[in-house]
Amino acid sequence: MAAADPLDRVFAALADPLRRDMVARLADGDATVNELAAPYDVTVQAVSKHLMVLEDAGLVTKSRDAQRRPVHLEAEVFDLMTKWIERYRRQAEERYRRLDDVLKNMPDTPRPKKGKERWRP
Amino acid sequence: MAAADPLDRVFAALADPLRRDMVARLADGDATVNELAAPYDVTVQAVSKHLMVLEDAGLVTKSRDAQRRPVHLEAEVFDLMTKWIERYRRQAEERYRRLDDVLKNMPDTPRPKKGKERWRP
DNA sequence: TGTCTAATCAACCAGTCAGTTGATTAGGGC
DNA sequence: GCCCTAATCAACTGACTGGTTGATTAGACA
Repeated sequence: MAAADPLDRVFAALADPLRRDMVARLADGDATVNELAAPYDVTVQAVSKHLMVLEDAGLVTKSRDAQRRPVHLEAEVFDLMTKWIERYRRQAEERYRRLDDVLKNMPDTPRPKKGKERWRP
Repeated sequence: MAAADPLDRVFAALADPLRRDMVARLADGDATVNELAAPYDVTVQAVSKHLMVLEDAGLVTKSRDAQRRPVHLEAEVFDLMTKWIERYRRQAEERYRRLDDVLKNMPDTPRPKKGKERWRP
């Protein structure tokens, strides 16, 4: 699997409702894998897999306490997302504001330029 | 197909780097499907599919201009995400702050230990 | 009328993902 | 030593996803 952008992993991790629910519960405090799995109608192995996804995204970390592996929420990674989101939201809003100004003063609007350089995913 | 939580769709839509790039470009201004597809090394059909994902998530809308279908970024949906994120981040930080206070007032208590990073290559 | 362009629809393929069952590692408690 | 619990590893399955090619719809224009 190609080394994905950290943003890929964070967004993908939170695209699953069960994983979002786990994050929501972990915001209340650390929990073990079995504790996390208890409310759900899936096996503990499935929950363990979900936790790995969250861990790879940097959203949680696991420590060690004997056989238990308490899971801890790492809230800082949220900043990655909010920064990305806020950037483009602000940019879009700024553009609307300017567009409004232009429309207020001119009957004719110029076309936005289009991108030209190639881009590989 | 079951109607997924709007948050499912928004997070999933932004988990793809090509779709994020399209959103970034649309923040600069509306564009047609062909304009959006131009820089990428995929067919226009593939880009059309990506746009459907963004549309289902409520991130973009399409209007009509003859055969062209200009795509427009709908920035409001971002609020859904930021609200969710901010809620749990603040909750986690609040909990951390209280834990710090407790630990500060207890004599001879060890600092909370951090788990080891587990970034898979 | 044709013809060209923009975009979507349809069918298909390979890879990934969420879930399962079963086996295995690792650490108490006795 | 033995047993129990916590968690992961391994292999498999069905469903979804991102991509392709080819056909089709819809509008502009000579």
